[in-house]
Amino acid sequence: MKNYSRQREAIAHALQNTTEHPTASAVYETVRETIPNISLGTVYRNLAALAEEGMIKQLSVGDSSDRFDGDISPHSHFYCEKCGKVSDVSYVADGVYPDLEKDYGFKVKASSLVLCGVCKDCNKD
Amino acid sequence: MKNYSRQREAIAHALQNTTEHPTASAVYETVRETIPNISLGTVYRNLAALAEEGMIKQLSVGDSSDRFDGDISPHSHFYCEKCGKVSDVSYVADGVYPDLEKDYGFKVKASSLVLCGVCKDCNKD
DNA sequence: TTAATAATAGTAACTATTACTGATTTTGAA
DNA sequence: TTCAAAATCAGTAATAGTTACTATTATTAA
Repeated sequence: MKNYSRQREAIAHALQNTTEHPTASAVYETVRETIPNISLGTVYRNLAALAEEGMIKQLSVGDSSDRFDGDISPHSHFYCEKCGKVSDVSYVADGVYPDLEKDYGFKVKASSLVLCGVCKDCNKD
Repeated sequence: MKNYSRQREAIAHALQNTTEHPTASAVYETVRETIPNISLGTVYRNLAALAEEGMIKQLSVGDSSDRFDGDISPHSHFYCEKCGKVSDVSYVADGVYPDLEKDYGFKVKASSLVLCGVCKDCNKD
C-alpha cells in the first residue's frame, strides 16, 4: 500500500464507510468533518486518482453529477429518478430484470449498459 | 404523430440518419446545415422533449457530454476511452462479455449497468 | 540539513447545460 | 379570414459541475 496523504486517506475512508454512492460534493462535506479546510479541488483530484488506480469506481447515472463507489466488487446499480438515490443490485442481464421488483421493490423503467475499453481501430498502437 | 416544428423534425431526422451517437453540439452542427440559424438552446430543449416522449434515448457514457441515440430498440453500448466513439453492441449480461473481443475487436476494460426507475420508498405515492 | 518533489488550499477559468426574454410562429375559436 | 392565446423560437445570460492554475506547505531522499 502506497503512502497516501492525510487528505487522500480520508477521502478513500469516507467511501469505504458508506453504502451510499456519494457525489464529489457529498464526499467533500463528509471529509470536511475531519479536515475542515480541505479543498474541493483536492477531493476531485484524489477521487480521480483513486479511480485511476482502481481503488474506487466512478459512476454516471444520468443526472448532473457523477457518483463514487468504494465497493469495487462486480455489481450493478439502480438509480431512482425521483429521490436520486443509487442502490446496489446484483448483476442482471441487461434488458431482463427477473425479480427486481419482487426482491427490491424497484419499478424499473429503463436500463443502460455501457461497456468501456478500447475499440478495434485504437487498439492498433 | 404529433405536429412538430421544423426544428424538432430536423433534430429527430438527424438522429435517425446516423449510426453514431452524437452529443447535443454534434446534433447542433448537423442541423445547422439545413437550418443555419437554429439555436443551441432549441437543440437541447427538443432533444430533452424527444427523449421524454421516448422517441430517442439519452445516454451517459462517462465523458463530459451526453450522447443521443435515434435507435430505441434494446441494445447496449461500447464506449472507446481513446477515441470517444460509441458503438452499438447486442445485449450482453453485465460482467460477462463472451465474444465481444472476437466479434467486434473491442478490448473491454470495465462495464456499468445502470437501471433507472422508481425505488420502493418513492413508489408509495 | 537541505534541495527536489509532490500535494495542498484557495481561487479562477472552463464547459455543458439550463433559464430567461422578447420576437415569431402556430393554433383554434369566433 | 381574423385575432387573441399558446407554443416555440433565436439569442443571450446564468448556473453548476469540474478542471486548471498558483503560491504555499508538506514530504522525500541524498
